Amino acid sequence: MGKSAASSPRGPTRARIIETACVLFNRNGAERTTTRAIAEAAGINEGNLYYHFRSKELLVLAVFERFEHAADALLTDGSSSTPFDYHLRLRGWFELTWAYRFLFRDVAGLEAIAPSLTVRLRRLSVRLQRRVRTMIAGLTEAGLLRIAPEESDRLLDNLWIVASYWIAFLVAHRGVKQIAPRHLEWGFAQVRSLFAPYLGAEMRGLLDSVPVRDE
Amino acid sequence: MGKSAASSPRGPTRARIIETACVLFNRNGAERTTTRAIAEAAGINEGNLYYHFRSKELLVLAVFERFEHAADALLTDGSSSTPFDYHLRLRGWFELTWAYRFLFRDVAGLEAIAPSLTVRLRRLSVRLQRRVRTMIAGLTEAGLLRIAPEESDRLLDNLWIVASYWIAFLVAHRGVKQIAPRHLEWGFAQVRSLFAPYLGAEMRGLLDSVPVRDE
DNA sequence: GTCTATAATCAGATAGAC
DNA sequence: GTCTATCTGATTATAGAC
Repeated sequence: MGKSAASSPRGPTRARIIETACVLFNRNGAERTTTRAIAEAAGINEGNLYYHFRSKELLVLAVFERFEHAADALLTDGSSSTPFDYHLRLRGWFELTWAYRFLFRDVAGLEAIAPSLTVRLRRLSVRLQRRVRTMIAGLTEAGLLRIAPEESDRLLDNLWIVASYWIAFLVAHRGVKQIAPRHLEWGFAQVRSLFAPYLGAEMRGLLDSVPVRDE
Repeated sequence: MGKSAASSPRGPTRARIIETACVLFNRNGAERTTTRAIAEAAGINEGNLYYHFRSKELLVLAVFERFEHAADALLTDGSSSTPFDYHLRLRGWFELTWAYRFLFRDVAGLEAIAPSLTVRLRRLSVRLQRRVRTMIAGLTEAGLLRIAPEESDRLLDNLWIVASYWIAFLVAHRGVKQIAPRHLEWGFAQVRSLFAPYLGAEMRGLLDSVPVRDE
């Protein structure tokens, strides 16, 4: 009795379809990716694809579930809360939003082809945001972050917006076609600059000491 | 010898098509809005629509041009630069992004159905961002804004991201279906909170004194 | 300018042989 | 599990009468 959306068959083909779909969704958007293209890229026939996923919606949902698990794991896994942990989690989030960037392109459009996504997306969003709120509260209590409670919610939302739509911004306004590691660094720095004005000296020092990874 | 993308016919029908298209684009996204739906909503036949716009791309471009003119007018018109003017212009921008919110849903997807939009969108983006940069520099010189030069660019980009994707955020994460004036206020407050840490006392007082409009 | 066809294409999805 | 063949419906766009 698994928790997955797509019910029946397992095996390597199914996994390959999901992986291929994710790649193509990211490249062209889920709406402009046809089942035909996915099947072809996965090296199977279209009819076969429909054996594994009885509709495109179920396939989209299966891809989403991978993101969901990764996101949950990232933000609940290890409740340790040193500044370094926050740093790593933020980086993990950036890599995740990049790996599943099609989810951040046009949610309304995505929900149009996969209506069952609406509820699950909202639930995930609430879960994650609650967790981040706790993290911010923890930082504040520890005296690492100095921010008024009413400003805290604004910061949280701005944080969320920047951390979610940095890719869309780079694509639309900077003409970036392929995101490279340096773009990840860029988005990362943007989010850090949101925090910067509220950071205590201690926290600032800790963050600056974290080395930039070279991938 | 007009500057518009769509060349030939003028008149009320053409204008009505553009207006109708904009409304439907905003409602369902430009990609999921069919020429049939536009024609029907405009009360004309589909063949007639294709008389006025020889392709869907030209229609998209015509709608974009209205946005472009409004945006240019908003950010170049009246180079006066009192804090109050900045305030009004920011509000104007929020109303504009709302009135043409389909442009901020999925730029890559939009460019897929209207490739000629790519260049014009990027050019507009550069123009606007340059203007905002000047505004920030002006505020800094006037001593109203206190921010280090290297932080200034980060602020500018975050500003741009929040001011562009606040709608997408509300739709995706708050489940907002119809944007009301209070949502405009919300987005407005989000952007102001980006500035807040860098505001001098004088500027802060001026902004707070600007009344909230009740539409 | 506006309409009535209708073409051309392509999407998601199904039936049934292997 | 995988393939071939096919259906159905929708979408952009055109030709030509009024």
